[in-house]
Amino acid sequence: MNVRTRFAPSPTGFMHMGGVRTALYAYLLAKKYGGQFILRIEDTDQGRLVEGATEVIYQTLKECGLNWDEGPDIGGPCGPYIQSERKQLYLPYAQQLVKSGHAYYCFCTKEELDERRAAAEARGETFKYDKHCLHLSQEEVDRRLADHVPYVIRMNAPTEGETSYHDLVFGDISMPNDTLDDMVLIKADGMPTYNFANVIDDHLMGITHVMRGMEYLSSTPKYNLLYQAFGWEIPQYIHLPTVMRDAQHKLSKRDGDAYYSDFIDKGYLTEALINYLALVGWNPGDDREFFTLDELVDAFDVKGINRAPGIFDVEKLRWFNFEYIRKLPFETYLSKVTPWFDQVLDPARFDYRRLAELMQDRTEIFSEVPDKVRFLSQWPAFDSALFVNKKQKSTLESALVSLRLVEPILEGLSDWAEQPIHDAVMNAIAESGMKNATVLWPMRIALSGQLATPGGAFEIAYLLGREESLRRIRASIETLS
RNA sequence: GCCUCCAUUGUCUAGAGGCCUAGGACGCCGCCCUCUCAAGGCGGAAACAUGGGUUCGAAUCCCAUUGGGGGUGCCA
Repeated sequence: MNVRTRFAPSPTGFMHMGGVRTALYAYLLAKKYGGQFILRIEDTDQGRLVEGATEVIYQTLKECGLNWDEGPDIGGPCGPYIQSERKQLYLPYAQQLVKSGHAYYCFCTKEELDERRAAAEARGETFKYDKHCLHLSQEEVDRRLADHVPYVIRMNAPTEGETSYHDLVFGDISMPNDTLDDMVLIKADGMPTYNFANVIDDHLMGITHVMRGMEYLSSTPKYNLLYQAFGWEIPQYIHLPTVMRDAQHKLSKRDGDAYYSDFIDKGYLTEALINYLALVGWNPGDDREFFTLDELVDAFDVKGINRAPGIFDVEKLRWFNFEYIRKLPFETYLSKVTPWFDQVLDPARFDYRRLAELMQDRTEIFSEVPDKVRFLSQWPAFDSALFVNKKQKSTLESALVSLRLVEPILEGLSDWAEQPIHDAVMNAIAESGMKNATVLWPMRIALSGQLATPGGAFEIAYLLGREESLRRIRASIETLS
């Protein structure tokens, strides 16, 4: 069987991580079976359109490697792939349903409905449209239509019995029909609702597997009624558990970390994002954790999708990102980290290559790089207490002795490179009879002004250069004297 | 309120009646290595929501309770 899936976002803003995951799974399923992954833009809500949002969708999907086989920009046999461009196509289908008695014209205004809805809520009841307009005589309907009275077309849902369906993730779901509202199919502005356009387009585009968030779980029976009214084959349903921020909240824009672009801006790698996202709500059935997109295609199986909502764990994402950064070819890492170095360092003054070598194993997310290397250009003010370290047998007194030992050595060095610095200092330490750590600890502290540094005393001395290294050591000697 | 879905360590999860004194990963803690922090090596704490059933036997099946999610729009 040919598998056709689609990602059908609304262009209402940035790409939400939950959306990226939905797109990912839809892509994986299609590719797993050699089928097609289709991109369809659902812009039926005129009021919510955001300029540029469609481009963001294209851009994000491309960056993630989720290349679509058919879509608005590249076309395909079922176009157009933007619903607003298909507008005139939906009405005839709705009219067909009116003819067959599965739908009807409704002239009730939004205002009076809102009022009745509010009243029902006040009474603690669930509002349900009372099918008032279903009982209008044919003559009355024709008259109002002829008079151009604004109308919508509603589905005529059954009121008794129950409708059930099978979901590949959640199993059998059934809903009492009396909870089904007569949903609007065609809006007063002539646009179809999501509910209607989705069914029509999925059918027309030959979608075999409908993948979407589980918020659609309870409205799916209504879609099935539509398929049945048309006599169309119902697609396979794959509803996905929600991606959560914590146990009670969805990942949301307010947290500032719901959008794909938020993470990219912070310095997360797309590959790490995709790898991690795949694992929120799905597992390969074994202990593997690292997957390229192609490997995901191989491993993907609907059976591995979970039912419970999953919390998006930034800590684990950090770890994935860290692992991916470590595995980056050095040149790639260097080019990616350079702009972050540039934020706090003067490229002319520092050996970026050497610094990058030291930093690659210490970078979890790129946005944290500036704070880790800033000390190279700005010697931080620090407490002399940092010189004291029991384990390294370093005291304020020994630190002073050590720095006085090191200072002339560095000053006299003819070749300012790591190895000569290392050899000269180690020789001096050996001659002095002091413990390595007792000298190197204060040297590193004096050079960096901080406890944790990317690299040891020799590396930092090298990066800083002779002049700056001596300046910092002399200043420290003065402070300690 | 009504409808509906879900429920294993802090988090992602393995587990489809005996293989479970519940496995892996992140995080956390300790030790080793070490001029720091990491990395690396070794070890540790940490879970089957509760109560009833069914069964020789339940994390696994059923029911209830509790908790949480979703729906209840001329939004998607």
